Amino acid sequence: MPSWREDYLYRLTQSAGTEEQVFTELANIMSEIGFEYCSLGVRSPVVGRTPRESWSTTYPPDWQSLYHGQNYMTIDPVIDAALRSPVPICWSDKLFTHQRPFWEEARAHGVCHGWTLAMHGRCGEMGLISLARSATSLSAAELDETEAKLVWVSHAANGVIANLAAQKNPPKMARDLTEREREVLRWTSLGKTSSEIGIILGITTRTINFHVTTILVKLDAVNKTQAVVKAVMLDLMY
Amino acid sequence: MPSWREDYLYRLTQSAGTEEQVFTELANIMSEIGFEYCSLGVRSPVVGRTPRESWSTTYPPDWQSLYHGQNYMTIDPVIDAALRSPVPICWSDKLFTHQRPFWEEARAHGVCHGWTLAMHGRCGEMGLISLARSATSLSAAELDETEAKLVWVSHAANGVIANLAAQKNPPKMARDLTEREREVLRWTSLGKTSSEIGIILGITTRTINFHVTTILVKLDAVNKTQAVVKAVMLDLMY
DNA sequence: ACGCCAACTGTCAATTGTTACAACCTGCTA
DNA sequence: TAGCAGGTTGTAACAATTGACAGTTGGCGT
Repeated sequence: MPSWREDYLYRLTQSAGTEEQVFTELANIMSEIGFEYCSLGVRSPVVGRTPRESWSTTYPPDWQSLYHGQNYMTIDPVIDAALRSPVPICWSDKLFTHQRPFWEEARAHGVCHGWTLAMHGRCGEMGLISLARSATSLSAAELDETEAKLVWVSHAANGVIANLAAQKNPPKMARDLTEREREVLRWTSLGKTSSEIGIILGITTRTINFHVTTILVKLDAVNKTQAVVKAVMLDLMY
Repeated sequence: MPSWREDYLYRLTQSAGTEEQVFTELANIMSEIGFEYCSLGVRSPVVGRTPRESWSTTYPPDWQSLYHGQNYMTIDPVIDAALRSPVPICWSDKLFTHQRPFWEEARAHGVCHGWTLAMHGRCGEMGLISLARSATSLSAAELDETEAKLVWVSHAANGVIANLAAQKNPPKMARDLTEREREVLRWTSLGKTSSEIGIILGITTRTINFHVTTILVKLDAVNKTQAVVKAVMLDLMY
């Protein structure tokens, strides 16, 4: 009998051409475990741009469009709760005490019993996976039985997707910078001026500015500020 | 019969005065599950400083001091493998093919059979949890049985510790900034000059500079560069 | 010995950033 | 209606950044 772990990982990685394909397989697995509906939202920072957000879901189309149309994301108490909780959360009445109408609407669309987990990636990605179904509610006994596996699979899928993204966005310039340049960048990120850094490192202001120039070229930045932002977001300084 | 999930979460949160206490309880739990040794390393970015690193471990003291003394962290193939893998990894001979001596030394100290998982936090924290033992090796059957639970507990502990850290480091100034200020900050982080931003937003360079000034005060930064770094690391811009 | 590369230094000119002074307009709320 | 907060604008002076020119030094590997 093959290990369920190998099986799941195989299915998630073999399908791994695109993020959508991984999600489809994830939804299949979750459906086998007993959840009709599966949704995965990912928000990943991008260096020079507003964070990229993607949503994949098998929720009922009606509910999907209502949720997006009404911008329910901003009032959905599940999101906030999941982000704060160290463990997955199981939807409960008291979670929605301040959002009754929203909750009723969800139930009316068949999204009745659910479970949500927040995940975080290496580069600041934030993933929210929600599982739901219309019929049977989630008992403590059922979660005792399956929750650990749900967590395992969720993180596995999240990891596979993160690796996909990392492949595309070339982690190229990772260590192009010399130690000296990183040193200059570190002080710069603390708000030191070139002349201050010169004093700190015991070299000329001119030399600091020289290093800054080469940093700008290497990071394809137009000025110090942008260079430092890129360095921080790509973790190039330490 | 109480749910194991409630039990574990209770133990992790009740012990949660300090990071060390949470780790101690985590190690206890892991020991009950069958691992003599437990170690947790956390690396968390700090705004104006080199990232904070902390290690908690119940590994044999001899091995601990050798590992640190020899700076084995830099050659330990487990770390790299765990960071790349979307799922936990189980230590195997072929993982250490290029680090034979290191591997032999670990085994000589009783750190023979092990398992490692990399975790990531909301604010760029990186956690590595390793479980090990001297006697029985880890079979696929055993991992099929327990790995999901190990992952659940590991992430729970990581989350509890992250929440602790978030409590201490006041997430204060989170939304001190006005929308306009965040807008200016976003363009600034893209390397735009004040006059460029003035053109983009259809207002005077002077006004941009005024906003920049108030941003500097609010973020307690000495210049734009530092302000933008702080904003990026504290996720204040979106 | 040679070439390469990181690190270092110099000057000049144009552009930007930073600070300090002072003030008007708008919408909202007590 | 008075006060407050957010957004807006002005002038002026000084500091810092950026770009383009050119060149030295020391270590490392072939």
